[in-house]
Amino acid sequence: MSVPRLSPPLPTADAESATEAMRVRGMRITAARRLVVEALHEAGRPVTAEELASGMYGRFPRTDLASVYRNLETLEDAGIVQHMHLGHGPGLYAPTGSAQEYVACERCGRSEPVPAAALDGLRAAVRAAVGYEASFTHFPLMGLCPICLDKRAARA
Amino acid sequence: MSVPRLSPPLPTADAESATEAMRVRGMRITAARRLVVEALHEAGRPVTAEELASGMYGRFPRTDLASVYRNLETLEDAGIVQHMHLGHGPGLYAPTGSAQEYVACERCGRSEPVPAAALDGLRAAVRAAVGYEASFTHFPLMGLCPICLDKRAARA
DNA sequence: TTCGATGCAAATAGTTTGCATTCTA
DNA sequence: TAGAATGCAAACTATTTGCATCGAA
Repeated sequence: MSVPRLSPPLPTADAESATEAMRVRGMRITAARRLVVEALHEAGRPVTAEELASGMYGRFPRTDLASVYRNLETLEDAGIVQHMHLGHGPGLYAPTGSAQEYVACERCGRSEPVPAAALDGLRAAVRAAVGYEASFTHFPLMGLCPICLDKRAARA
Repeated sequence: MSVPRLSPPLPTADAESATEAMRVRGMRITAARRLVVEALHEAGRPVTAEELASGMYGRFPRTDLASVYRNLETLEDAGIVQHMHLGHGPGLYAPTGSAQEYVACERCGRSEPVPAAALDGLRAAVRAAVGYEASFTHFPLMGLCPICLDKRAARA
């Protein structure tokens, strides 16, 4: 879970191009690494390190969780993988570029992807207000969801 | 670190009114609870459970960390205390109402308070775009700070 | 054949829980 | 004096690290 990424994001459309990207960077192609990149692409949704290690991606040998974490970090440093946090649980990993932006409700915990374009207006507002370039691919945009807002209104 | 708050936020201006709020709610006033509410008000900044327990707030007996956590949770449920996360470290606690909103840089980890009013425009944009009422008192608004933006521009 | 990657086990940080004892109301 | 809160110790979750061995290039 390295914080600063060493390489720029390197979106890979599929497991093969991710593997090719590893090769180009001189990284060794091992069973554990093939598991990580192939499973990540097959999952089609952000998954935990535990899920990757668990053997639920059948054709790969069960892999030690420590190796999965080490490879996720290496692949993230290489710009091939990205991680995010939705709520209090374990981190979630996805291939770079597949990562969406998310909003999450701080009361009920629900989270949902948002089209990036929907947030462009507010990104400009943040830029103007505090000089930051806001991004919600790593941590979600937090707030109260419409349902919890209704509940709060009903209570008032 | 209870996620849903059971009582509405109950801002308390000082340790005495926080103690009074506890009494009103039928909570027992114990040494550990006085430590938590008084130290939280005296600190004037968000502090960790560890700091509260450490005895750095001299006139209170050293208190077990588990009791501090239990009381922080109870007080948070009562709406008297609030916690937040800035970056990867331990949670930070503050009296309800003293909590500011924060922006934090996802690359360098820097974080800084922002006047709530500065974010009102973007709150409206979020409301319009996704129906959420955005809030940055629990998790900060994440993005790249101006310094890291410059670095990125220089590298390009 | 070499050095990077692996599995295993142990360590770590932050937080929570079980239980017998203490203390507030 | 009853029931809530405490201290202590142990458990827990997510993650990282040390080290001897293995395997990709």
